[in-house]
Amino acid sequence: MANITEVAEAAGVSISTVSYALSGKRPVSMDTRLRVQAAVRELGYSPNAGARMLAGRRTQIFALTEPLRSDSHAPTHMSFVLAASVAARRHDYDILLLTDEQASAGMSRVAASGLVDAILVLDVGAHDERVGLSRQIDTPTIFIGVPDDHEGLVCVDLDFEAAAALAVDTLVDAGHRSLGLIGQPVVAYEKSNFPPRVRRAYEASATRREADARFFSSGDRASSADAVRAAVDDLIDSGVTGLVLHAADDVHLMVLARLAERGRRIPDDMSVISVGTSFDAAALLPVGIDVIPLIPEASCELAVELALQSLSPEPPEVKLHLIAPTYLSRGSVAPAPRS
Amino acid sequence: MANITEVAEAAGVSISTVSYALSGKRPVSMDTRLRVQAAVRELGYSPNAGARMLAGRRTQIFALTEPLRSDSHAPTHMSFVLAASVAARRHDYDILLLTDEQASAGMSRVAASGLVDAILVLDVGAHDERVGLSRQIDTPTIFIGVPDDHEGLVCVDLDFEAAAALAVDTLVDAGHRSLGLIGQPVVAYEKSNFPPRVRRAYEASATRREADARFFSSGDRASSADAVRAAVDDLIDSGVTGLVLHAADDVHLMVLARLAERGRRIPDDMSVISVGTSFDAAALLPVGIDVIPLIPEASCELAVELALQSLSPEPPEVKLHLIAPTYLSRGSVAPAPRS
DNA sequence: TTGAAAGCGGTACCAG
DNA sequence: CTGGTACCGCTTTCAA
Repeated sequence: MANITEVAEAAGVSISTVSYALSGKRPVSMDTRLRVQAAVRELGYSPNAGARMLAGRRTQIFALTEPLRSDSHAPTHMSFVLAASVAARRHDYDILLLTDEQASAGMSRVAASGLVDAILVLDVGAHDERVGLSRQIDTPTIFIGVPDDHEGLVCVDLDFEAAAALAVDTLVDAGHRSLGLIGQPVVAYEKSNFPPRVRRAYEASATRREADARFFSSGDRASSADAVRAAVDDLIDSGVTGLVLHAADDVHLMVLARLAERGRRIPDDMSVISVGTSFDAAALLPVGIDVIPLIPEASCELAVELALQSLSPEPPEVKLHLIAPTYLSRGSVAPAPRS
Repeated sequence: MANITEVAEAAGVSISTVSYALSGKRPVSMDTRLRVQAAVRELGYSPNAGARMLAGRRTQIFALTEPLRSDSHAPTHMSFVLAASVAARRHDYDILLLTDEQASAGMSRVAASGLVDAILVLDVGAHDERVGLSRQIDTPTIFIGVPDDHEGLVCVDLDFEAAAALAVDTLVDAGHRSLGLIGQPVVAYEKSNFPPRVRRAYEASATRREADARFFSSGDRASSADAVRAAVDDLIDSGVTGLVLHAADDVHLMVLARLAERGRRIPDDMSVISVGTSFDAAALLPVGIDVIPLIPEASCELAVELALQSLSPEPPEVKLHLIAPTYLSRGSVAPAPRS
């Protein structure tokens, strides 16, 4: 808890020299630099955060707003929080958490008090009250997810539309004419932003490729096992041979289990692609499934960089940053069986 | 982004009066108080966070360290983060997140820079490196969980030992002489602090009551379904009639499913008590199960209060705060069948 | 290459 | 009940 004055005395220099020696914003002779560094080490000096915030222009803190809705998938959510935290630290920033009611009220609060330099928005809803708020405050705000009304907002996300299209194209190219999508729980299509984006793009792509496209949600929470089983049965019985999954890890397992029970092999009888997969599919799934992953690290790193840019004299020009999908092949897609 | 000087001018008073009118630390006449409040509203004034940290003695920020180990149960973890955040806000505090490597390095950092007033420790391991760290820094630290070596530390947690004992006593009192415990995944017993506390207390209580006690983990992650099924079969075949569960929600469902498959009814053939349950069992489970819940809100609220006390002139004297278990009866315990 | 000093925006003490 | 003002610890401009 030593302060800059004590360091200056110990090093036999003025406090401004200490400041410059540490920040490097002004040339300092090698000799004094070393003396300062020694004093810093000896006293265990660390600049006072409050004083820095006040005197400097930066707080070195980002707010992270996340409603923590009970319907959001906890493990995925945690990956994003972790990724945001790691990305922020890499740029010497800390993360201040705004959950629940605070997700909106807290945004105004931290913006008004100048507690944070920028705000990262997680768990973005299709219609999100934080959209309106972000337009009122002058603290730069980055959305990780794309709300319906994103006019003028800075948004980062996986290009879910392109991902869905890539999955459909891959299956149709392999000769599959009858496709199925097993997606998120019902509520996710009402509250979140990306499930409908995947579904719409899936259906549009199928239409474009003149393929038959069915859709099933993965049920509400309690009955998901039954819903998934019924969906798989329906798909099998209606002759679907190309299956797209956009769902949680346990739903993947249920689908695989049911396919096995019904004697369907992957990829011989059914080609499968998992889209927007946020878990380590390779580690979790007993069978190799082609994956178009959702990579939290990529979104969050980009979001942090955009936040930093927003602080600079020239803010980012591009508002919508969609990350191109990548395709990991694991042998779960085969040519369609002759019919 | 107005500052206190502008508010003072608008209200026609001095800045100190503004400060006191807002903090209430000095009597202010009703008249000027109202004028100040009006000016505050009009200008959208909110005290600058950095200035407050510097001038006042408080930062109004708690750090929350959580390694976010992949083996910790994500939904439970999120409940604790949310509960901590809500409890902190109730006392006008924000939460700064320290994850991963930062969980330890970050602790020193925020302590040294005076960024936070206190540190809350989550996801406590039996042997946790943050224990040693907390003894070196002078920022008050509250552990939510009890590490093996907790000499001199302030810890808050559910009294897991008492909870396990309560479960055993309840079953033995009902006449059950042969008990089983299906617990956490294997790794949890090596890394976390509370699973072994439950297990030890379970076994000690059974010994004390002269009952037979078996134990099963809920497997490692991949094979948990098989492990749980095998455990239930084993318990049934060895004549266990009193079952204690200390596991995640999905394990509960698996256990119930297997009991049903084996034609065992609750409570007629098997009495069941869930210990340290961190989810809403009533909502999730299809059958009513007696529960001794783990209530994140309780632990976190207490932790926040202790943090605040640590800041006051008289720090808390009691170091170990174990929250007494509560028993929610839902009819899953019945007298043991005559043998 | 270095030092002195003016803020940054509050808090809280000292006067009145 | 209210005003003036000395800090809090650092950054940065101005001078040397």
